[in-house]
Amino acid sequence: MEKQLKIFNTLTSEKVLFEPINKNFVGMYVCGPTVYSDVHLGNCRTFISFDMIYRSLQFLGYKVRYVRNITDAGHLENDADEGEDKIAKKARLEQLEPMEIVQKYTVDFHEILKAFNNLPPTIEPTATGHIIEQIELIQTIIDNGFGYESNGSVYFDIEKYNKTENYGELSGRKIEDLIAGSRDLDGQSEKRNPLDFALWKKASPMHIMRWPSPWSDGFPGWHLECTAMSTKYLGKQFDIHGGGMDLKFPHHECEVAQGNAANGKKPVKYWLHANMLTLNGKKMSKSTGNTLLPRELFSGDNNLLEKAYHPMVVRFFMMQAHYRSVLDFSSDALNAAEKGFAKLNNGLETLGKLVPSIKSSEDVDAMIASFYTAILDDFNTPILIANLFDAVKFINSVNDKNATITAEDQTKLLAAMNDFIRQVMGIKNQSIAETGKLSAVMDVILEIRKNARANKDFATSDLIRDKMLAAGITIKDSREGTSWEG
RNA sequence: GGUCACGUGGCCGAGUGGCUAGGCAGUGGUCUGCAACACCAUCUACGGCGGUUCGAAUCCGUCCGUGACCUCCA
Repeated sequence: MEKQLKIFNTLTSEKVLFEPINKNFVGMYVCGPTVYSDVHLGNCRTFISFDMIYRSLQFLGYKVRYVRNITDAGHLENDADEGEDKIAKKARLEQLEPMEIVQKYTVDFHEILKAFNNLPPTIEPTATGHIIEQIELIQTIIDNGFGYESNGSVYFDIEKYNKTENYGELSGRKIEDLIAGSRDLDGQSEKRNPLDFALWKKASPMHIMRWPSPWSDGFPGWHLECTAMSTKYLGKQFDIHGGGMDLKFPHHECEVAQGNAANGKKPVKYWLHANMLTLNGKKMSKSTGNTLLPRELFSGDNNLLEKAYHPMVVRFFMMQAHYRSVLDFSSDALNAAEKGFAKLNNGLETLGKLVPSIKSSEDVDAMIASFYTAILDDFNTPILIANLFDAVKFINSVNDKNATITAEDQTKLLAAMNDFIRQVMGIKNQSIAETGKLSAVMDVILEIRKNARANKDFATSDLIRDKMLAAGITIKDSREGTSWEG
């Protein structure tokens, strides 16, 4: 079966056949986090979406180089001269070194994504580790006539660029509209045009993170690192560039312009944008505080939810929506996902235990083909899940003797379902010890033991305590009651 | 204000000219000591108004509503 992958290219707003630049190899760049605060669930959705895409590409036989950056150089707070480096600001507030902040939140980011069972990218470069490349890139852009130095800072000349190229092609904006809609900000005197964006910013005396450059002691502009690092590791042109929808403009638009200005060609063949996770109907956002942190979700320690959810339940919940659709987060939706997830897991378990027949009453090959069809259609995980549930229905029918399956089909289906659930969607079996379920179980056990003790049935109460201890759980009696640690 | 999306049944969420999405919840059965799981059956739908068409939830227009971007943001 020829597997033809179709993906939605946001550059052209069309679903097109995916044809990598080099056959069987895929270069993929995804904008990573700015590590100055806790990664929230909305951030995670994007990274989980692209993890699924990365996994799918690998599953379909592509060799993928997946580059995702860590933005640790800080971005400007705003476009004004007084703009303050976000990381430096936080550092001053917490009395820490900037790199301490970076380290803390980078480690946290990795831990959270690991909990969600994300695979690490093949290269995870940092902005601070590529200052030289960024300075070289700026020089190239200046040499090519698309950048100019002004008072120690360097800006990208959008008007010049737009004479021969099309600034706004990715986000569908017209430069006239942008000019009309641009605000009158103070401190823009250095720029020739309000739309011009910084490639290099001269650091103020207070600014902590700074590097020497031909223009000034300063730091790279917002959009530069991605162009520098994607070019270095994936080449002047590569297959896929991903990121959150909110980065489309201006960040990705600027990347297109920078890459084109530096290398004389459009950097990216396929742009993929993952949609937002909303909370209370609004985008999750650090700046507005409309966020939910993954750890709060895993522990149930927050004001929005009455209970904890396993990371795999959350991942399954996200997979039930298409990556290009807005997904609204709610307790009800998550509860439904949790039950559906259990049903899927039960089905998989049941499949392994079925008693085979000499004939299959359903076309298992067609079932498996439907899994492929879903993923090949722009990574349609909701359809994949629907098709998996159809398989579960069949499995349960066999289990109830209302349908039959051959041993061969049983093996094939089990392998395929495992492939698509574990490898493609990255959903692993939840471990009971990691869920709130263990505490529910312990509550029951402790109640039984309490009753036994009330009845002076110490044989039972001691049996429970000893067996629990053997399993690594310590039961502690106290005046206030009984608690456990495990 | 400009640009672009979206509006599907009680909830979440696919699909996109004719053919059951799926999950959760509900209802009636089967199973069970009682449950849970599972199975069978079943109910609730495509924002409003126009248009194109033999036929539209699906295409076009328009209105209403919501959101994203236009400032750092996944």
